[in-house]
Amino acid sequence: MVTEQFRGSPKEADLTRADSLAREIFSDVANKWALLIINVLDERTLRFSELRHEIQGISHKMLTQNLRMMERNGLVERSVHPTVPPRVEYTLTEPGRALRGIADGMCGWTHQYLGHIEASRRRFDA
Amino acid sequence: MVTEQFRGSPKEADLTRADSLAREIFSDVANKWALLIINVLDERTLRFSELRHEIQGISHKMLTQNLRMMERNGLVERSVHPTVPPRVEYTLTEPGRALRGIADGMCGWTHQYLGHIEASRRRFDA
DNA sequence: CCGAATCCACAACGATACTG
DNA sequence: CAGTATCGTTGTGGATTCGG
Repeated sequence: MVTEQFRGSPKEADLTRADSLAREIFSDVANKWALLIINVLDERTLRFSELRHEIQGISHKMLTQNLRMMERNGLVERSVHPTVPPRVEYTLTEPGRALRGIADGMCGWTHQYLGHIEASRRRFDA
Repeated sequence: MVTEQFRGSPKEADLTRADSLAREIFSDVANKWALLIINVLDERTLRFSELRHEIQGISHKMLTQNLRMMERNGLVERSVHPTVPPRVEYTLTEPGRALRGIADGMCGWTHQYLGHIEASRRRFDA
C-alpha cells in the first residue's frame, strides 16, 4: 500500500500522484458506512428506502452521499425506473462484490472479539 | 452485524446496548488510520517515531490518538522502556493480528482496482 | 522521544425544507 | 420516493507548546 514518497526517480511526480489517489480510494473504502452498505447489499438489489431501513442509524444524507461516492468509484450500480413514484435501485458491481469478503470479515471479527474488547476497555479505563 | 432495533423482547434494552457497542467497535476498526497501522505493524514491533515515519501523511496527533484507541480496545500492546530518551514500542496483540488479513485485503483490493476506479471516476464526472 | 493540552479552521453530520 | 440545498451544530484534525 504505502510506497516511498521520494526516491529521486524520474517518475517521482507520477508515483506520488498515484499514491495519493490510492490513499484517497483507500479512505473511501475504509469507511464504516461504505462497508455497511456493501455488507447489507451483498448479492441483492435494494431500493434507497430499503437500504435506509436496513442500515439502522444512517441518515438520509449520509446514505445518498455514500451511495454517490460508491457509484462514482464504480462499486455500486444505480438504476432509475422512471415511474411515479420514482424507484431507484442499487446493486453491487464486480469491484463492489470483491469487497464483500472484507466487509463481512470485519463484521465477523467485531462479533468474535466483542467480549474480549469490552474487557480490555474496562481494564484500560481503570 | 445489524440486528433488529426493537422486537418487544424482555432483553430489548440489552440487545440495543450490545448493538451500539458493536457498532462503536466496528467504527473504530473501519477507519483508515487504524487499518494502516495494522498493516504497517504486521508482525513487527515498532517505535512511535518509526510508525510515524512509515505511515506517510499521518500527524503526530492522529497517530497517538489512534494508538490510544487501539490499545484501549486491546489491538496493540504498548511497552514503555524507561530510558532517556524514552522508548515506546507498539506491537499487535492476537485480536490485532486477526485483522491483518482484512487490512491487507483492503490494500490489495485498492491496488487491484485502481485503474478501474480511476476510469469509473472519469466516466462519472462527465 | 513521547504524549498531553490548547487553540482554531474547517469538514462532517443531522434536521429541515423544497423539487421532480 | 428519491435527491439536492441550506443552515446550524458538533466534531475532526493540524499546528504549536509544554512537560516527563
